[in-house]
Amino acid sequence: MARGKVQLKRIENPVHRQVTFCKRRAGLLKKAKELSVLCDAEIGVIIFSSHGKLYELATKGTMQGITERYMKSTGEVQPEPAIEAQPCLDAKEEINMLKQEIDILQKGLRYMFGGGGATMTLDELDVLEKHLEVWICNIRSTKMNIMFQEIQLLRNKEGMLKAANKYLQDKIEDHQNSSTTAITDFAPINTTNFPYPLTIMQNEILKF
Amino acid sequence: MARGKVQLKRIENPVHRQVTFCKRRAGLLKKAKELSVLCDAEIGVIIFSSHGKLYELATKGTMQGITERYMKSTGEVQPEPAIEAQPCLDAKEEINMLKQEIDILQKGLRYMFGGGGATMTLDELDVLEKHLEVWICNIRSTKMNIMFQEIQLLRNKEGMLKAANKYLQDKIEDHQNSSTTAITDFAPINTTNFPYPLTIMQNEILKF
DNA sequence: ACCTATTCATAACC
DNA sequence: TGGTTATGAATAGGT
Repeated sequence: MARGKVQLKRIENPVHRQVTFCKRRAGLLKKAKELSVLCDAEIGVIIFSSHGKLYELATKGTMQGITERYMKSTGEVQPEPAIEAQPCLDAKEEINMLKQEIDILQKGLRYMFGGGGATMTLDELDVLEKHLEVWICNIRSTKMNIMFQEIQLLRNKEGMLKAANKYLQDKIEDHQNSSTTAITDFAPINTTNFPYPLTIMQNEILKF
Repeated sequence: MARGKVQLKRIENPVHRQVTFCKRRAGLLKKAKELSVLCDAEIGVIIFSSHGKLYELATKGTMQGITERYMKSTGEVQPEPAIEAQPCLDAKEEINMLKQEIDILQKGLRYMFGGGGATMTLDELDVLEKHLEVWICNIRSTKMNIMFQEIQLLRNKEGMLKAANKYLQDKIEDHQNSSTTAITDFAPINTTNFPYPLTIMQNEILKF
């Protein structure tokens, strides 16, 4: 508008943003008033600043009256069939559930790092506790998966090593048989009498 | 504004009024959009023309959401009319947003606890698990405290009630002794033989 | 908070 | 309605 064309995107500098908000808000409300007077229109404007502060304008009556009139106006054109109604209710419920979960997590964070639990009620603590228990369950499940993968990896390695071992052992035996001088200081590895078991039973994983 | 300063009063010429309404309405909505984008504000504009036709603008969500937020901000209670078809389309988006937020919260928690990224190692999971267990422990402790306070409160009440009861009982006995006609249909309350124990042992709290 | 150069909105006209 | 233009209003950046 003046001394530089404005970019139509969020002003990052907080000071600039605040100043612009003040000025443009005043301008918007003035324009709304003018339109209402000049053209005999009923206008409601609701503005929430980025910090949540409310600014409003209602011409020809109260904001309550305007919103009610709005509901009536939109309500008459909204006889949507019940096909959409059910998933809508489900969606609303899901939204509420998720909002609640966010709220509890946020409160939980404050609880944990703020040091005090004074701001949470007994019910909220109950829900948070259950959330954490589920969370721990998921963590243990993930740990199980990771460890099972490692076990599989180790089993594969074990198989390969055993095969290699067998191959080497056979080779040595062949050498012993074909050679005239016996190799006495070389003990062949006996895989079946290894002090530690090289295989793990499936149910042993449950101990983790 | 142009070619003649405007008078701030109703335009009597219906054609002029209609033209001005169209143009200024577009201007007002444009300004509102700009303010919302530039300053990260949530804005709702409702315009009823002199003939009752509705024009509206809602940034960052639905008009329903803005009016609800408005009601909350002003502390009024909304009677909640049963028009809920429009926000249905936005519901899925909102659900995704909330899910994302939960995910971020959880990642943030993971980051704060374990210092790990999105993919956590076994060790990190171990640390997280232990942190959560401590957290749950703290929660249970807080719950205990809350309940203990409630128990103390109830004990105090119990004491007062017992005292009042005793006082009333004595009064009745006095009345019985001094009166010539015995009151037979009034059974005095015996606090010592009450069917439920009026005191709770300290260790019983552990059952919570 | 005030100023001013500049851009924007729009009244009148077509 | 939709375009054009002269002109008043709004305002970004600076003080």
